[in-house]
Amino acid sequence: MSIDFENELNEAQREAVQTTEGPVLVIAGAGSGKTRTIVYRLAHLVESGVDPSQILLLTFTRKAAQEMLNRAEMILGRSLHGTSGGTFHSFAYATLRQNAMDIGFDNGFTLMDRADSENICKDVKDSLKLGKGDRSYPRKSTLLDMITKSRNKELPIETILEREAYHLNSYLDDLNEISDGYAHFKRNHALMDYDDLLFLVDKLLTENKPLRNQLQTRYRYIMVDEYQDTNLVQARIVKLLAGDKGNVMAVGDDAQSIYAFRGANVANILKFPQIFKDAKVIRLEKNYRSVQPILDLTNEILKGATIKFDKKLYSDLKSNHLPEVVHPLSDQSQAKLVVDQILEFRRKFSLHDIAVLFRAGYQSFPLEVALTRIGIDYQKYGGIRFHEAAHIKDVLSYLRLVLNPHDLLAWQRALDHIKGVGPKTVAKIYKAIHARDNKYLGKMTQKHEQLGELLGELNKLRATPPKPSAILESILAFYQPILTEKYPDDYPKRQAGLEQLSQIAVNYSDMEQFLGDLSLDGDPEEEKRKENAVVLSTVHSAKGLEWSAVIIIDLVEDRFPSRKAMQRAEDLEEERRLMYVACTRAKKCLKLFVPSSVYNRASGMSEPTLPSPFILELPDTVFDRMNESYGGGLEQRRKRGTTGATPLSRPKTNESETSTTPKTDPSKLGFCRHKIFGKGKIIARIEPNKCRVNFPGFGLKVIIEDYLELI
DNA sequence: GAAAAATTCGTTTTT
DNA sequence: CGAATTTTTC
Repeated sequence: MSIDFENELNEAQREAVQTTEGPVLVIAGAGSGKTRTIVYRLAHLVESGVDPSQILLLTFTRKAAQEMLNRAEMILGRSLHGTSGGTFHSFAYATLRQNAMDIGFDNGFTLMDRADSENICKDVKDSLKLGKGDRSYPRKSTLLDMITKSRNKELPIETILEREAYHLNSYLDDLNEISDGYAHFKRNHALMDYDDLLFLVDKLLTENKPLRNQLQTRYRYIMVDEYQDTNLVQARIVKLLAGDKGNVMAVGDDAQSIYAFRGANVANILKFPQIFKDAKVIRLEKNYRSVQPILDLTNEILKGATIKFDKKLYSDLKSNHLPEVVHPLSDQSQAKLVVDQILEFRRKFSLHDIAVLFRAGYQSFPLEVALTRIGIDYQKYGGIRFHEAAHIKDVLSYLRLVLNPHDLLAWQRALDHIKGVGPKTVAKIYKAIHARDNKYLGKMTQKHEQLGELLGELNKLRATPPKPSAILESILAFYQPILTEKYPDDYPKRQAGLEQLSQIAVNYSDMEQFLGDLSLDGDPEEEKRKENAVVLSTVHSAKGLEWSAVIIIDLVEDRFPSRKAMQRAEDLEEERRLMYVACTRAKKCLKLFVPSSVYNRASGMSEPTLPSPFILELPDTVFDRMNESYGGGLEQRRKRGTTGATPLSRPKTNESETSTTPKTDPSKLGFCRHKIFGKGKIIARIEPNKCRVNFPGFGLKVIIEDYLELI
């Protein structure tokens, strides 16, 4: 059977599929058949006689790689077994494990997750006696943020602080010290974080020429998806694997770059033709996903970008309906209206073809409650990951101790469950175990009988065959009483998670592979789309996916765009691209929800909101507007004859502030900006021309109105 | 002195 | 709702 490339692909796609020799860069607009192109190229390669094991497919998630391989197998009618597919990180993990000796990890290594890394930062900070009693000292997550940002962007911490965290400048020396301490700790305990995987593979391939040659020969064809979201070290790895004029195809869209925050560098995709000489550049511009009215709206979003994209999506798909902007009165009623909307969509689409997207994981909570109440099943992507849940980590810590008795983090976790044992005692026990100080250990096991039980269990486990499922079974029995003790309110739910974990374990025979996959890819079962469940997802996790109907919620200032992104122009631009990615996920229907008030945990009450700038700037020709009436229903708002488009206030730098002030009704409350105190909320109007304003960090102030800029 | 309990604080995005 | 800090208990 031969594949009908003529009819299945358009001209540009066909060219990308059939240019198999030499470097190729595919700039693919949203919905332009990017995945289709990769899938057909895989099929084409294998059909023309390439051994699947000579293909390397690097994608953003393992799920994406798996899906592409499956689809290629379908159209090809044969197995693609042997193809290497996955994320950069999983590829790196596998490569490093096979060559652990070479990089100085003779006894293997343990891959840490984010929480582990943060805890090390904290331990290092404490042991250096830094920040004692300083309430405003950066949180451990902030410390790690700066450290990994510096590594991923390959810039000194000082530069990172200057550019994007000016307020942390006074902690520069501390940060450098902690960063060094963190690196030492990792090396001393054979630990790696996500960044190490990439940097060590880069080092390994650079220094080990035979291995490099071997891999270059093996991977004759390399494809990299989402190239706009790769960072510098990832680009180097591609170059090392491909050689000077390898057959490498990079696919991406500069307008969809949304990972700059973790070091992704758009320059990679823009400079690809210079790095790989004579690269053929192919542009896919026709959109096959969305109806034209949706594209009209997304084109408007790109139009507002400071750095212009020469992109305008067009489609043959027609629709009589415009996207809708819905204004609920509060986030609570937003949840209710979204549920109503889902019920309405369900008459036309199946539930798994409907998605609700949001900026941050917590924003779906009210909706999750509403969905549960009405009995609609949902599947959530983003937010807390399966393997990061406390009970899963508890269980895995025992597993890790079986593998590596030097794993201090695992000891800390495991010993923490013993009553009367805290951090200090853990340190002593850890030391005693490695000094074989049986006297001290004997004393402690007398004092804490649970310690004896734990050590006995570990010995028992080391004696059982090293099959993940067998060991896990024993651990679960041991952990059971701890689970019910530690989580009296919700242990049934957590227990279900643990059972899921043992289900996953059944598929593994190798312990380290099991642990690695778990931290790198999460739960493989979870990845499958549930048949009868509506999808809830962060925009980041929605990348590369599509649904017939898409609802985006919380489109208000401080939520989308995120509050943290309002300070710097670059961040705001990334939020815009994020908005673009979110809207371009929709095939037929797009609904944008802008609640007029949201609950604020800090003040404990509902507070008025400002619509997201990305909504305000849209000309009202590209959408219909619906308001929630006080009776609870929706009513369409009449359009004005005028253009209605308010020019978006530019990134709020000092210079541009004065020029874009829309003079609002002075009797209204809202947000304002002050030269010294920054952004604040107007609590009350006092007398003729003064306001009481609450400035975060400064508290309540009374200010003469003339010194305030209304925003 | 160290661990457990109570309280206060502030919330992006991910491999 | 989870984590850091303060207070209470052992």
